[in-house]
Amino acid sequence: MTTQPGESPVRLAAETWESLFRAQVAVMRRLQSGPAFKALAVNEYDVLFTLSRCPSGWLRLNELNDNVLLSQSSLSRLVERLEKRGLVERMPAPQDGRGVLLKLTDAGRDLQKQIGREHVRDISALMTPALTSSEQRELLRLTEKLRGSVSGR
Amino acid sequence: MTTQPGESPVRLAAETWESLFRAQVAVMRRLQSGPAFKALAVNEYDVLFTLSRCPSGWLRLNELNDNVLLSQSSLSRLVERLEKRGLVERMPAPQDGRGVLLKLTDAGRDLQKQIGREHVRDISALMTPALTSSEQRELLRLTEKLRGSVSGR
DNA sequence: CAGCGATAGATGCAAATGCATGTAAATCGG
DNA sequence: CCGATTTACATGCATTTGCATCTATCGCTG
Repeated sequence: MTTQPGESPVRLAAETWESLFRAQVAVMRRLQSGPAFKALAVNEYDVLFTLSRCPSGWLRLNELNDNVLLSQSSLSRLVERLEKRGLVERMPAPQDGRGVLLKLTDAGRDLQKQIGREHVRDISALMTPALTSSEQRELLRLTEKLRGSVSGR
Repeated sequence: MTTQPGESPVRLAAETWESLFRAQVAVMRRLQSGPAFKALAVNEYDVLFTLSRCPSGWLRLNELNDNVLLSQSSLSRLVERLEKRGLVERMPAPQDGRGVLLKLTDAGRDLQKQIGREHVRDISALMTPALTSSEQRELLRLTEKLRGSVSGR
């Protein structure tokens, strides 16, 4: 690196983003190579996970799409695959004839929990030796703030 | 959310990772929808970028693969496409008959610079309103530390 | 230095992805 | 309330991706 971080605001922003991105790549690479994702791709698990966190149990397809880094059409087909495997259930949205609601089936919930347990252990095994608790809390705070600012337009 | 962050080390780690991941998704979604990536996919740009940062100019394919979230075979074909477009050049590695060295062509360097300028502006436009300079520096520090710990085995 | 496992990269092939577009329903403007 | 625009999701199709496997070379061990 021929420059010092913080030299200019623009450069600092770029370096911060690159570092965040590379860290995500490094962690994700480890996670997805683990045995937890033999049964299900990461994106597929992510959909099950998001559904499992949904208070009402039902979630609109377009809301799901905000969470996942996939095009609308890819998500549509991913959900189609999950449905074929009996992991999620579709239902036309009651208030909006265009929309589709999704929820986990019992099998979907079971599989999410099973993978989730292993996944959380893997995450912990990577994060705990890397950062102290207070560093993790700070990282959590900063990434939440970033996400809020970016996706909240 | 039915739980408080920091309740347990394992949960804190999981929430921190999820927040980091979602922030990355949110930022990436914005970046890749910008006009900077009409000519080139993000992963393709990333390869050009990494090559542009390489001191010697030449980089081994397997070293490149550590930076990018792609399988070895996908990277192999991605590079093949870049070569066909005249953006990178291949050369057999001198010390290792199995290896391949890569470098940017002039056209590749020009395209990287052009996209890079726009890309950096986009990043700055997202990061600057989201986090103060010192927050960005802290985020940079934490993600570097995380990456170092995770990829350094 | 002969044999053997490990590593770097390429390739066949099936699956996943994105773009463009299609269909249908909602919303808006007059 | 009607036509035009927008939004939600699905689908055809070409491209990209990953898994398994193949080839070639490297490094090690006897």
